[in-house]
Amino acid sequence: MATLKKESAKPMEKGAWTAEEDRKLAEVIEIHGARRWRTIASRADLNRCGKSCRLRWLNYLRPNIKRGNISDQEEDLILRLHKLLGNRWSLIAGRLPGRTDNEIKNYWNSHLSKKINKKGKQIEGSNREGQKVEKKTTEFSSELKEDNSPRNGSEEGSNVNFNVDDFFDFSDEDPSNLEWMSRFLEMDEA
DNA sequence: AACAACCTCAACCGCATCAGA
DNA sequence: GTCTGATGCGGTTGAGGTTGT
Repeated sequence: MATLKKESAKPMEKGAWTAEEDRKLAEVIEIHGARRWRTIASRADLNRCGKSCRLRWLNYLRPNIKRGNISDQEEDLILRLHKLLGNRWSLIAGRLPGRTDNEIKNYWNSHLSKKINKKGKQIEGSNREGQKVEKKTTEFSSELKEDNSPRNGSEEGSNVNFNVDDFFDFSDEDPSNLEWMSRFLEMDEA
């Protein structure tokens, strides 16, 4: 369960985290905050890389994390946001308070992608009208993709000054935002 | 009961970008 | 402007659990 790190003879621990490791990590983060992950790893006396600590904290230990039981409303939101944003899991997760990008990505890969395929096959051939809606959504989506993400090179050739994070700011975690978002997305499909 | 096939999800990996020196 | 370490992201893997035969 351990592998050698290039610059060090000390093997880094890999694989599942133990309760003891979780406790140590949470303790150090409580004191020093969730940044400088390499420092956190060494301060916590964890034989883990900083990346691993960060991931563990973000996906599992962080407070206010909801686990499992994705509601119908949330599922609907994921579907709609994915339609608009594509595989931008962190962006999608940002609109679902308490959910992590990893969880949403997993949920999509194991549940929703199959659902979509199934649905797609049903619709295929019988719903030519749907293409119009799809086209419209795609156009809107491509505008959204000109957002502030550094990944898609939005700096180049974008004439759309649109920031998804600002637009969909749910940072107050108000549940009514979910309803608002659902209504908004319904407008897109209308 | 035994085994295979399938499913789920935590964790890892590689890469891009950011930020500070 | 360049370099380097830190951070963030999406894709992928694999262990463990569940279901089917």
